Amino acid sequence: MSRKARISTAMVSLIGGGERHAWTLEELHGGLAQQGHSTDFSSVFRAAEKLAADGVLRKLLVEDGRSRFELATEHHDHLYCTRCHALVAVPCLIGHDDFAALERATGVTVRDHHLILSGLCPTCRIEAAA
Amino acid sequence: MSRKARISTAMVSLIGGGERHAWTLEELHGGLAQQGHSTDFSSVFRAAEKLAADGVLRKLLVEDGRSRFELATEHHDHLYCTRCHALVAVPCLIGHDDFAALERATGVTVRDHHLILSGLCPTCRIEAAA
DNA sequence: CTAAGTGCAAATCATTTGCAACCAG
DNA sequence: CTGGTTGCAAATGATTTGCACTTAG
Repeated sequence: MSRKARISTAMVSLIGGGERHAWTLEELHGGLAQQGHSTDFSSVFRAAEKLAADGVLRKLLVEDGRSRFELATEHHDHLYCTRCHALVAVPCLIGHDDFAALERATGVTVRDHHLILSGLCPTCRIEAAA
Repeated sequence: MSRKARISTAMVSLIGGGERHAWTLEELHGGLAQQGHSTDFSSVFRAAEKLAADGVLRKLLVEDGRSRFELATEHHDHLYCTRCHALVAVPCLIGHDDFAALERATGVTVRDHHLILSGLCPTCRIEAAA
């Protein structure tokens, strides 16, 4: 493809690597550096935004103020662990039926939804109990 | 109470006035100014944060990056109108049963949730159809 | 060549904090 | 007096943008 791998490519494989579910720009920047792709923060930012615009990644806003990027696979929701600050994927709890009912009841039109639960991830739940 | 009404007081009545459901700091700052309470932005910020900490207001994070404050009444969820950027209240779609099932299925502990739908508010839905 | 991708530096945006003055109790 | 509020200015933190330089196609 290219002598110098494009950031986007390395980024997608990094995110898809499974080490983490959703990445902040800072984590992506650091992760790429560890793989030898030393890059500028703004390049990481632009690549991530572009991938999100192209539908490859999905950008998530979390309560700690940092956006995170995940692969745009099938829809699922997230749980923000207030103990380790990880964002873990959880199956979606609401569906079209719920939205349809809501639309009829309120007059709004629902296009999308972002549900973020907060609590403890499985690991922290166990550690917190100890 | 006081010769010079405290910002907090004016702020709560402004938010409770119903002109808008959830207010950004900027909107609060402007709204207070229109009511004759010309104040500094940082004072608005501090008053809102304190009210939120005291449980009078609830702070919401929205996808446009600005936090909003609403009265901390019974729980409900929100719809962010992508056309007029208002945040409107909608009844909550998920309950304890859903969380309990999720906890059993995934091992997480759910403490809270933030659901933000995006789409069109009733007004924009009608205007967009025209 | 031409558009897309990069690096570096500087600008934005929305808060957030430090500090001295002020006000109610 | 004493602690909570306020105004003003300056600091943050995360993201965004301008611009010149490369590189892929």
